[in-house]
Amino acid sequence: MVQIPNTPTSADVARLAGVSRATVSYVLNNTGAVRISEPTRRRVRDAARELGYVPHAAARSLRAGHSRMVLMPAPAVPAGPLYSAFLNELQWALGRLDYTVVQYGSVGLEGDEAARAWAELRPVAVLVPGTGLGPRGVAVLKRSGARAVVTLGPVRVEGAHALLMDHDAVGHCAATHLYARGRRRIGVVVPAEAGLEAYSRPRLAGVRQALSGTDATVTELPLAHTEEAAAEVAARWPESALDAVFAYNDEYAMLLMRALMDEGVRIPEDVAVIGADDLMLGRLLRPRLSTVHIELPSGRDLAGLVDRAVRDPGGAPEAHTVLGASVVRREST
Amino acid sequence: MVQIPNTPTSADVARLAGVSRATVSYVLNNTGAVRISEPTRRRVRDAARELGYVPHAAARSLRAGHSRMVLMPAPAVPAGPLYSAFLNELQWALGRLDYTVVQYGSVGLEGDEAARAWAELRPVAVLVPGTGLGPRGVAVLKRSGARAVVTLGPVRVEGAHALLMDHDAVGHCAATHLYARGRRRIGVVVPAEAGLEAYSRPRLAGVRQALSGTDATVTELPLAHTEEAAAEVAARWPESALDAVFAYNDEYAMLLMRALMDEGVRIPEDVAVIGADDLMLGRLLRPRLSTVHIELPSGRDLAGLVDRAVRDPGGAPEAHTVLGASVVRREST
DNA sequence: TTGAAAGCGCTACCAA
DNA sequence: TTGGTAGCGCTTTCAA
Repeated sequence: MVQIPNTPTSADVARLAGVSRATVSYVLNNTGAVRISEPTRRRVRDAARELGYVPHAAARSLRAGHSRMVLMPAPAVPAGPLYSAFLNELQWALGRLDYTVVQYGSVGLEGDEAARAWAELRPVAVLVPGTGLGPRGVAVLKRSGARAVVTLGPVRVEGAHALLMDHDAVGHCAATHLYARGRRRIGVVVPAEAGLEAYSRPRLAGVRQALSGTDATVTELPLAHTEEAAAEVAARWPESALDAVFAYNDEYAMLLMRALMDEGVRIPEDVAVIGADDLMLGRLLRPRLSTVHIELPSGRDLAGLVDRAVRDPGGAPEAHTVLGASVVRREST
Repeated sequence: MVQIPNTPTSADVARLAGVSRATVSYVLNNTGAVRISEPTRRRVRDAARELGYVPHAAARSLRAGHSRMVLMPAPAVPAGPLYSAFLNELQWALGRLDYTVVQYGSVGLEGDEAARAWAELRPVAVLVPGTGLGPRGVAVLKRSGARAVVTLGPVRVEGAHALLMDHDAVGHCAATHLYARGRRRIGVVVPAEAGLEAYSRPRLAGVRQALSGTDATVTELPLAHTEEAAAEVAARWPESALDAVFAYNDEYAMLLMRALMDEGVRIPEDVAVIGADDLMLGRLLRPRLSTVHIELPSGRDLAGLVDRAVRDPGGAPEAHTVLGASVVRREST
């Protein structure tokens, strides 16, 4: 019983098995081109198990010149159930294709700085949600061997594949619905929380766009995710004289709706309220909350896109519009 | 203007700057022990920038023999806002200490298999939520150079530091409260969704424990996260003759409460309802939802524990109980 | 002040 | 069927 305090390497395995490091490598990787006798295989495997040998991924990918790591920056703001589900599906699908998905906690890193940090890991593909990545960042990543760079956001970025998730459509959808229901003085809740601008701004813009050229007005309603903030907005409601609200998402909608009802405002008679994301809670509210249902891309499709791009890095960047938005009308509008 | 199609290495930088690779390394790492002339520094830096040089993390840590990577398995089930916030704080705090946090997408990997996969990356520390890691997994990780292994779960694991998050306390807390309010026939919602057993089972156990030896009865109520399932449970309510429910968390509480109210059940007169997690939505419901407030460890504290463990790997494994549970009574109980 | 060279752990080519 | 060995990109010791 020999104690080996430091991490065992393939050389240790070789020594214990009485073979060369090459043979160890052949056996443990089941190299097809080389035939190793069964007794030798056993000796090697037993030695590896006895030592608790675990191959060193860095050394391996250094030697190979490439890895199967797909890197995603971890979202800086707590992700909602929609995005979480999408992420899980994506991880699963990429796992099936033998990629390793890694979420990189890039707190405090901005733009090209972040891209550099990601590039240091030499991932084979990088998936970037939001607008943090510019053309220079893409160039850095490609230069560092990333065979696929995919952005998930509102705009195309030079050199990268794009899954266009245009949240304008969400606002557009909601506004069109409210207008069709006869509403003209429309408020738009904009979360006061930092980190949500990436979604809230385009949603607001979509409302403005849908309503431009009509007789409707659009009023921004900054709102923090607290009861107090909602109560305050509700207290000032009469002066605003709004007859409808698009509330960024179902949670903010619920928050505001509750505050309005507590102030005696009738929904939908006095004010129509519509949220977004089609969360379960909207169906549980009374009146039931109308919402904009959002269709995210399927994780399997995205995994397919990544795999294709990795296999054919020369291919022209694809751009897909993948955000489907549709109104689910319930009782609040 | 020379085109370099493949990823530039420090050798490329050295060539372009007309110096040796050693000098490049000295300059780019600001090595204190060696003094390099200012002109040389400039030449090296310019060359690096011109080539878009990004160091190769794997090569670096291979050479160094260690990395600053803290690995966490990515949660297989969409994380709630509580856990997301905790995770963000942790990432931030570890980032401040110059660690790189990486969430590893270990879909489909179980137990020791997973530990092996993590060990291949040679992380300096591993943080594992839940119960997926056993003593053998810990051994594999330590063997592979992990200087700190921390579990976040209900039990201590041999050889690892532990942040004991005993969800029994949540159920215990809720049950004690309901009993004190005079309730005796107590239902406990158990989510039908897979992946939640890790939390739901101990919460149920806590209820049982709190009520053992009393005249109260405990009834399991399996419930899927859909309106239909909730309606079904509510329809069968009269036969059950329950006078209180602890609903796993606020979302399931809301779901069931809504269904009960739609059936004409009065809350809290006929049935007291209490949730857990103290989510915003509980305050917005009518009647306002009583809940069990859960205090997770602060990310900064955990980061501190990790850092201490990394610096002193020989130290005895610490175990801290870090889950605080307290009832927030509102109107539903 | 700078350079030459060894070596981290691994795989794959070429010989034996 | 197996072994020797070069070399992936990097840092660091030792020499110059």
